[in-house]
Amino acid sequence: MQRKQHVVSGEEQALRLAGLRVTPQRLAIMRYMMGSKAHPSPEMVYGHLKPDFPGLSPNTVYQTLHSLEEAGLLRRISMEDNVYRYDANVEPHAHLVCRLCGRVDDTNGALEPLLHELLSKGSATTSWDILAMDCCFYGYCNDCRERAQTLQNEEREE
Amino acid sequence: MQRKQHVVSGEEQALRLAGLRVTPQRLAIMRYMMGSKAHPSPEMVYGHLKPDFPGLSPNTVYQTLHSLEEAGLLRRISMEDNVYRYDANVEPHAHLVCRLCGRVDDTNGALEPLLHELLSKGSATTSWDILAMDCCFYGYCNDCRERAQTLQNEEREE
DNA sequence: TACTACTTAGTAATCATTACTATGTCAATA
DNA sequence: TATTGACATAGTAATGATTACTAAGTAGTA
Repeated sequence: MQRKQHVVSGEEQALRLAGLRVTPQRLAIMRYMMGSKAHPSPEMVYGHLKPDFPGLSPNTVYQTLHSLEEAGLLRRISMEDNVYRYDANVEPHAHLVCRLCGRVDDTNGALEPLLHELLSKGSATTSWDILAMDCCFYGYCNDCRERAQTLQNEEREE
Repeated sequence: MQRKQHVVSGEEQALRLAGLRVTPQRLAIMRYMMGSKAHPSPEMVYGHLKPDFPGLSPNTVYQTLHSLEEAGLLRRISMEDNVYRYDANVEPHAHLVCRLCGRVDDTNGALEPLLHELLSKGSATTSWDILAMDCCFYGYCNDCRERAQTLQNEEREE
């Protein structure tokens, strides 16, 4: 029992469900965000899409990411260097941030029970209304560990 | 057995121990930071000291906070609004951040065991070199809860 | 007391982000 | 399938926090 119908991508469906208009730019941003584990910054999104959308404006990227965040499709995270990053995984989880290259990874799932406990205990032991929790580990990723050592030694010599 | 000696404040001692020169500006910044539980931003420090130091430059505040951080006397924290805050409590602990007024409090000490566990487990379950952890709870403080409700209702009506 | 390196103040530059506005386009309706 | 009104985009300008640069000043040591 097949019926002729046009194919609706998951991204398109998600946008419509959120009450947002579907445009080529938004679809492309959604697709990139959903497919990336790099927690892209607005600049990274812009740089990635610019070749396919020569007319793309950074402004559009900022606004779109903001709309998607408001719709609950993305989560904005902030880190030590004060540049925003966006995460298509909106479930609570912690991040690993490399202080040299800026890479952002998700932490191992093994931490999740602890994070849940922390959030519930945090909410329970304060009189504030808690809406969200953010947890970041800072250090050096495997690619930067060696370079970090070298830099530290140089500093010591000065 | 009293001896004549000039009085050395704790702040002065801390600066000398860290190998930093003691200047009036630095002493004042130290004193303010050590005495505050508000996790002041550079702008707050500047605003607080400007009356006493009319010639003070924002630049000096930025540089001094940075030096004190490098010396391990302060800890720089970053939050959702991408404005730096500094904390004279360098022991690991989490923060409560109000999304309306920007107030930053320390969390209840009851969370500390969990935070330690999180840090050690986080370090153990990744191959990265972990140097630090930051944990923030976002929500509304007691003073802003009501206003937050009002704002949300207004949004819904639009 | 004199010297040297570190600090400061002041200005200019940078960077990410937001504001503003005219043009363009999606999608609901007739 | 045309029309139309609201939303989206692009482009430029503005903002705000932070950093860079430089000349003048000062702390601490010999």
